[in-house]
Amino acid sequence: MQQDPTSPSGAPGAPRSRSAAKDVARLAGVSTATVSRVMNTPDSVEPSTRQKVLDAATKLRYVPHGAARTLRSHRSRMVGAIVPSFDYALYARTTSALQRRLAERGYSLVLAEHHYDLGAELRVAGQLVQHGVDAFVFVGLDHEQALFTLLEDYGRPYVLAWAVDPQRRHPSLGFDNQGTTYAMGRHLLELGHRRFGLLSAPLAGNDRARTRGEGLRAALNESGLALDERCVQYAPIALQAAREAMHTLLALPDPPTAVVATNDVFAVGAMLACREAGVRVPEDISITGVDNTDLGATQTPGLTSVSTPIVDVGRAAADQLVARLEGQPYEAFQVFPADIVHRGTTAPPRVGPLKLRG
Amino acid sequence: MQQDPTSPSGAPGAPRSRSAAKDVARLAGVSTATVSRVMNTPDSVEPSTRQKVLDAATKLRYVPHGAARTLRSHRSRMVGAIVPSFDYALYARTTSALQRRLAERGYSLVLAEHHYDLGAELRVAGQLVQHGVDAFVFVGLDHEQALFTLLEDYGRPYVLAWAVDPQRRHPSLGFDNQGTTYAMGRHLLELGHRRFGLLSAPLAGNDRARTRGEGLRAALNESGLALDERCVQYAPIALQAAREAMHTLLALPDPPTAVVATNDVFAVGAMLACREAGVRVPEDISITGVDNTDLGATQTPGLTSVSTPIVDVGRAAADQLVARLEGQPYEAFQVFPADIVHRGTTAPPRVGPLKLRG
DNA sequence: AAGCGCCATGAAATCGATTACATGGTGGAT
DNA sequence: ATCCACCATGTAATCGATTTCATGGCGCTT
Repeated sequence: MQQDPTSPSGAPGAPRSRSAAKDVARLAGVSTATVSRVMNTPDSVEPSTRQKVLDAATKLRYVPHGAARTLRSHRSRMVGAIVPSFDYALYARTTSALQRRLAERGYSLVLAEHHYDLGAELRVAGQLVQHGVDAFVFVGLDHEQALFTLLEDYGRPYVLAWAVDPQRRHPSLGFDNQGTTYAMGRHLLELGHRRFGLLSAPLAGNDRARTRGEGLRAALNESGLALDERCVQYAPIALQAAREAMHTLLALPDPPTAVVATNDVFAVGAMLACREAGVRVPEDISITGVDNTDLGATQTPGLTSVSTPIVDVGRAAADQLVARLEGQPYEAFQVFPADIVHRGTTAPPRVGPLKLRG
Repeated sequence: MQQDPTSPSGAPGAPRSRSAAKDVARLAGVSTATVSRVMNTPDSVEPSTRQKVLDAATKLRYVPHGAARTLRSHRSRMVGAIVPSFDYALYARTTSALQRRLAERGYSLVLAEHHYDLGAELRVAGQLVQHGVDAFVFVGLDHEQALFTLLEDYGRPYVLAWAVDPQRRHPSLGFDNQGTTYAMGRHLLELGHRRFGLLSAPLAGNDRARTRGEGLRAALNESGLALDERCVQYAPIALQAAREAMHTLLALPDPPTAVVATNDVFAVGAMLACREAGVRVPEDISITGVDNTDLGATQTPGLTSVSTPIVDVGRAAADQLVARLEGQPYEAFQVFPADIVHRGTTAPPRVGPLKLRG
C-alpha cells in the first residue's frame, strides 16, 4: 500500500485559506488591534464592536495563530510534564488529572518520558523550552543541576511532584515517600516479622525509590534491627524483572519472611514468583506494595499497599502552575496524606523453615 | 505557606537574557540568514563559517525560538495525540511507543484526553491546531465529521490508530478488532459453551467496542446461536463498573456460562465479582478479555485474552506522520496481527446449575 | 585573458499576532 | 460654555526566525 506523498488522502497538502486577524478585522470593519483585544481582554472593547468582531470571527472560522501569539506575548499556554514513564499506571493517573485541570483553565499539556534517565530529561526539557512551553512539572527531587539552570535562564516556573523537598529549595507537591514504607515496616514488625526483604527500583536518579528504601530501614533501626543487604534487590520497574528478583530472594538459604516492595509492580511481580515457587502469600511470606494500584488490589490475595494521593498531586500541580503563570498567589509546598490499605498479603511470620516447590 | 507571586522561589520572573540568532550572528561575524542556514541546512554553508557559527551558538547557549520558527516556516515539529484516556494501560503503552519514536526523530508529543466524548475531542483538536501542532493521531474510527473538516482546512495530516478503516477513507493503522472477540467466541464455542454474556463499553462514539461486540455475535451466528440481550451489559471502562455489571449477569435466573469482555479491565472486574459471589473461574464460568494487559495476566487464574499490537501501532503512527510531514512515501494502511493468549479462565461449561454464595 | 555560471553570503521582506503610543470623541466638573 | 480626563480605537513597531532575492567572488572553459 505505497502511498504517493502528494496524494490527497488523509489531509490535503496546503491549508485551505486559513483566515487571520486581519481578515476578521476587515470583515468587522475594525483594526487588528481591536480583534486582538476582543480575543484577550473582551471587557476593554465596546459591546457592539465586540459582537461585530465575534460574528466575523465565527463566520471566517478564525482561530488565532498560536505561534504568532507566543512570539509576541511570550506565553504559549502550554505546560510540559516530563515523567519517567507513561507505562506505570501511577504516572498515567497523575498526568490525567493534570491534563484535565489544565484543559479546564485553557492550557494544553505537552508530555514526555525520560525512562529514568536524567540526562534525557534535561534534553527533552530543552526541546520543550524551545517549543515555548510556559511551565514544567517534573517527578521527584533528583534532577540534573543543569535542568534548574535552564529553567531559571528562561524564566520558566516549575514544580516538582510526588515528593516534597525537605530543604524547600524547589516548589514541590507530594507526600511522604519515606513514610509509606516506614508504615509498612512498623506494621510488619508488629506482626512479628524480623527478617525483611526489600524490592526496589535502581536508586540512581530516583529519590522516590531511595527514600522509600530508607523508610523501611528506619523502621527496622528503631527496633534495633538491620536489613541484610543480601535481601535487597534492585530491578527496573517491570513485572518480569521483579519476578526474577523475588526468585533470587526465595533461593536464599534463609529467605526473608516479609518483603517490602517500593511499588505495586514489584510487589505483584513478587507474588507471581511466589506462586511459581509454591510459596503461599501471606502464610509463608508477607508482601507489601506502595501506590495502591488496581493491579495490586485485584490480586489474590489483594495486595496490602499504601494509597498515594497521586490525583491530588496532579491537580495541585496544575493549579500551582496556572496561578504562577497568571500572577496569582499559590502554595509552593503541599503535602498530601498517604494511607496504608490493608488487604490480604500480610500475616504473622510462618514458624519453621520455608519449603520451595520443585 | 502562602507564597508571594513575585518570590524568587522556583524560577525568577524574567528570562535571564535569552540570546537570539542576531546575537550569534554578531559574535560569529555573519548574518542571521547564515545562522539560520547553519541550523537548518548545514550543508549549504562553508565548513569554516559553519564552525564559527556553531562555536558562537554554543558559547551563547543559543536555542532557536520555536514560536518564531513555527510562525515563519509553518512547521512546529509537534505531533498531537488525542486518546480516550491515559488511565487505561493500553493507551499509555501506545502513547509511550509513539512518544519515543517521535523523540528519536526530533518531534515532540502533545497529548490530550477526551474521556470518550467526541465533542471534547474536536474542541481539544482545535486548541492543538491553534498551538501549531503539525499532525495528529486519533484513536479509532468514530469521530465528528467536523474534526476531519478542521484537519483538512488547516492541512494537518492525521492517522487513525487502533483500527483500520474498512472503507479506506482515512489513513489508519491497527488490527482487526472484530477478529479478537470472534476468535474468543469460536474458542468458547469449541469448548462447548452455548450461553454467552458480553461485557462492553458503551457503544456511542466507540467503534472498538462496537466491532468487538459484533465479533462475538458473528461467531455465535455462524453456529446458529444468538446473544440473549439480557446477557449484554454496558459499563464505563472501570473496574468497579464492570464488577457491578457482572453481578447483574450472575443474578440472572439463567446466567451465561461464558462471558466475553471487550477489554481486560472488564474481564478482571468480572473476575472480582465472581470471587465475591463464590463463583469459580473457569470451573463455573469462563471469562475472556481483550488487550492482554498485566492486570489480566497476573490474576489467578491468568486471564485468557487477545494480545493487541499496540506498541507496533504507536511506532507505525509516528513513522507514518513523520514521513508525511517530511514528504517521504508512507504506508497509509497497516494491519498488525492480534493473537489470542490462552491462560486459565476458560474451560468447558459446567454441567448443572450455578450456585451463588450468600 | 575574457566570459560564464555557480556558490556562499547578506539585506530585507515576511509570518500573524500583541501592545506602546497616538488620537478623537464623550461626559462630567466647574 | 470650557476644559480635562478617560475610554475606545487605530497606527505602527515589535517579537525572532526563515526565505527570497540580489551580489560579489571564484573557478572553469575556450
